[in-house]
Amino acid sequence: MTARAHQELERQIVSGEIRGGSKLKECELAKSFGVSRGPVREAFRALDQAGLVRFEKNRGVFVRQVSLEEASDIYEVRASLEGLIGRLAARRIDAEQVRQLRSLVANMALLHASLDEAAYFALNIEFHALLARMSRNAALVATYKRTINELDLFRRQTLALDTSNITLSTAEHLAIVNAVAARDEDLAAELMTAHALQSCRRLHAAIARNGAANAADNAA
Amino acid sequence: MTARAHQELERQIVSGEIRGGSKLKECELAKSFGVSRGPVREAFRALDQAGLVRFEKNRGVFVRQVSLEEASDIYEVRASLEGLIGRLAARRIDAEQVRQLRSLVANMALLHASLDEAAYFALNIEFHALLARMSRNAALVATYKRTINELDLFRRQTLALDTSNITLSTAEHLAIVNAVAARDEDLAAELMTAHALQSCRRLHAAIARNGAANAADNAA
DNA sequence: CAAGACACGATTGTTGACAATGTTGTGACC
DNA sequence: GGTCACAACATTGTCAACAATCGTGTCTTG
Repeated sequence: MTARAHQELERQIVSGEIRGGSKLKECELAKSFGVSRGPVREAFRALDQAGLVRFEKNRGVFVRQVSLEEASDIYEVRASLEGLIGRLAARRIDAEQVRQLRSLVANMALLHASLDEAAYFALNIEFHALLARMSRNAALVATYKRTINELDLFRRQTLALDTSNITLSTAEHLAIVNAVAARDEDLAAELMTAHALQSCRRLHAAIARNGAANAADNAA
Repeated sequence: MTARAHQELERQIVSGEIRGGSKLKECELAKSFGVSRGPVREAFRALDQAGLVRFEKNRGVFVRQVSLEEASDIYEVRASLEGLIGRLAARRIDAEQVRQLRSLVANMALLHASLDEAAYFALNIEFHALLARMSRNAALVATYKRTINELDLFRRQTLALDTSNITLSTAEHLAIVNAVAARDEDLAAELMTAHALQSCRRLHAAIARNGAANAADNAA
């Protein structure tokens, strides 16, 4: 039951259904989940450790706000992890998985052509999650997931500012798949790291372009 | 109060006062901390998310056992993080911090000469923690700490198998400090990654040498 | 004598209630 | 009219008790 509350809260927070900075009231959530406050509090502790909420003593829990500076820091960690994912995936991928990746990238190209941004983003997440699993390193997958979750905290808060830059990404994705399929560990690692850093740069650029609107959005 | 229980339990687990695989009884710990079961359960959830304990439904919580394979996986993640730490430390270190590092390495050399292994290990941990802080990246420090904690779970379980190999480490530490002090990001990153992978290899070698004793130790 | 069923004890999961702390609205005073 | 103090409310932190589940020891039976 605690687990249920945990995963449902995590989903709501990462998906952005609950805005960053919101106060989470134990009573309210307990009632909404049909359980007591105990399990909710336990879920809070787990989410706190995961970096999704923060405790303030005797004041309550709030969904974490990540500043642009923090997001940049997290991106640096992500870039490093992506590099390792690329390296290990290139080392351990098999033919069937190569087909999976190519199929995924092909579908992404279609969605990109039809300008279906939401679906494209979903597949983009799936693409990276799939590569992470292909690393066949459970510790890496877990660490990566935590990092992505924290980044989503920032991304949801800035809404879909960077949707206009997906063109560059598709080319990068294709290059990554090729490197992984060719078992070129060094190249795959380098491309993955560069891809993450490029994402971070796109984010900065989008915010610089749209900073005022974003700031107003945060205040609301 | 939950926080107190959390950090005390974390200390006991990471330090090895509680053996890997041990069952943690809520009642017992609550009594020993002078609190109720609620805060203890909350601390459990946090430790579970941190990877230090695992829940088994309706059976209790156990301090996590990490196999050699899992430890190797974690070491791969650590190596990647250490690489980033080296790169960022080289980028952001100042003169005072260089002095700190050099002083630390000098003290380690002294302890190494006097064969004080326990004190040497403590400084070794401090050395890496200091470098992590010098990266000035909070997300990286947090991720690194989690990773080290999980590795300590394995290290404590195999006791001090690898104490005999510290000779090589000191040379590596010196090279790292030199690279960081010279602001050579690429070299610092490479040396840090190699240092971590080397540690992993030393661990494997020590276990291969002492496998029987270790297996017996685990059974006990 | 071995194997399975049953009941007992122990421990976890959950709940509701109590105490402590922070917040907010109101009123008095300068 | 503005500001400070106080009180009522709301929410969190903690606790002890209840229900559910699991492990264990014993007893019966083939």
